[in-house]
Amino acid sequence: MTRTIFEKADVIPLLAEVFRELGYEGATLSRITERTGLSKGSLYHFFPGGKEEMAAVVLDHVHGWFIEHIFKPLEEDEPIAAIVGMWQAVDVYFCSGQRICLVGVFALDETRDRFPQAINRYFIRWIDALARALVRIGKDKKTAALLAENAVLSIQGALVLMRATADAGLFKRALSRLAEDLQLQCETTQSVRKPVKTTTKRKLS
Amino acid sequence: MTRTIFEKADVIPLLAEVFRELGYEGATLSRITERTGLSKGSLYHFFPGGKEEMAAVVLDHVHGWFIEHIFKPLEEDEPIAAIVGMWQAVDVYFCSGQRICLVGVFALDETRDRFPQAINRYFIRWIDALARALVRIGKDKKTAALLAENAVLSIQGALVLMRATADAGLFKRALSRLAEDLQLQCETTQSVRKPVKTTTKRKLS
DNA sequence: CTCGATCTAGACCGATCGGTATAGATAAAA
DNA sequence: TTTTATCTATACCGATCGGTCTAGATCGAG
Repeated sequence: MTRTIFEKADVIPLLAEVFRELGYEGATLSRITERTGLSKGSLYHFFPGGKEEMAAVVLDHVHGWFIEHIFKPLEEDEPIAAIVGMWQAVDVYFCSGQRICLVGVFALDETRDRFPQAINRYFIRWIDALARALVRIGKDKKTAALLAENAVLSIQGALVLMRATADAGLFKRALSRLAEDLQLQCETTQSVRKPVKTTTKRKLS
Repeated sequence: MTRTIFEKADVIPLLAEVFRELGYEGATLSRITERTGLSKGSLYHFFPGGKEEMAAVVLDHVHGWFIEHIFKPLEEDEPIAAIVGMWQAVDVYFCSGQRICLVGVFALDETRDRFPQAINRYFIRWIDALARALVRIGKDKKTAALLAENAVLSIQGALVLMRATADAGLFKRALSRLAEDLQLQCETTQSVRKPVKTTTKRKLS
């Protein structure tokens, strides 16, 4: 009759995985206990606020990871290296598309209304950090903003399509395309090749 | 004490909206009755298979709309006009990003495992139809496939980011960018401007 | 009109929901 | 070892879940 003892720090990634795969509504307490191996007692010990606190803590944890491995480097390190590092980190984090973005999952349905600022800040900071890095390698502000927005958006879309089509190569393909768009090589720290022909924005319809 | 009588055909779009906003798990029967105005009795009259049948019928309905307004035109009509029409139709259908893609919502969480073929065929056909249209306007097969994949993926990603950031202009911006990528103007049926410099695909990491 | 078919409303069902309470097991400090 | 705080397991709670059933309202055919 062995009893497993958990550390809160070890529990959060387990919870993250459950919310990621099932969404907030789909992650019932019984499924959470099943998949994490923690009993309700343990869960409510670590997260007295219940399911909502679990999700909030998980969101914070994800945000923290991105700050450390993606946002800060983009904001503070040498921009080209940071951007190259971003493709690498994103590919690893999302397991080449096998793993979904928790924040994206929450953003899509009305779970968004439970954690609006947590969801918002994640994407805003990502786009912003990337755009500033692009400015620092010489893009004009407008182009940088558009490219950054497009990059983050494409990553999210690639994750959706990966799950939908189960095309294992899709995610890496999307990342490669993005790396080209930003005029950066992926495999080496080779510098800018040719300037982008920035076309003016066009109105639709 | 007036009683409202519904037609099944009118009910499906109401259901679609509920599943879209809440996801499959989030769409409880009580919320469905609230938001559609139909009682449980009516719902089970039209959909004896319950919630799962409702979702399946809704998925078929969405697929049908896309076949009629997007896939068939891409497959059969003059390709440039069809692609221009696609931007227009997509913008209208998704209300410039105010409305989410039901199929995308289902694809992200494990609801995917309930309707795998319905979800798969929707994206596959969209990408395929667009790629073929691109081939017909002179793109080589490989480029066409990549561009098509990128377009569909970006639309999904734009929808995710729209909900996350509530940036009203984001969706239209993404569509404009895509239209440029495909070397097509949106507002008029102006033809191709300049050839794409097709760079070779690069491996990541 | 009558009458059967269609459709709606809502009471009701067992199961499961998120959450609480508590008893006992374990770890760390004395 | 004893004590105390921490942590786990589970029985239990009222509410809500998806789904069933039935009584009656409404419709079209004759």
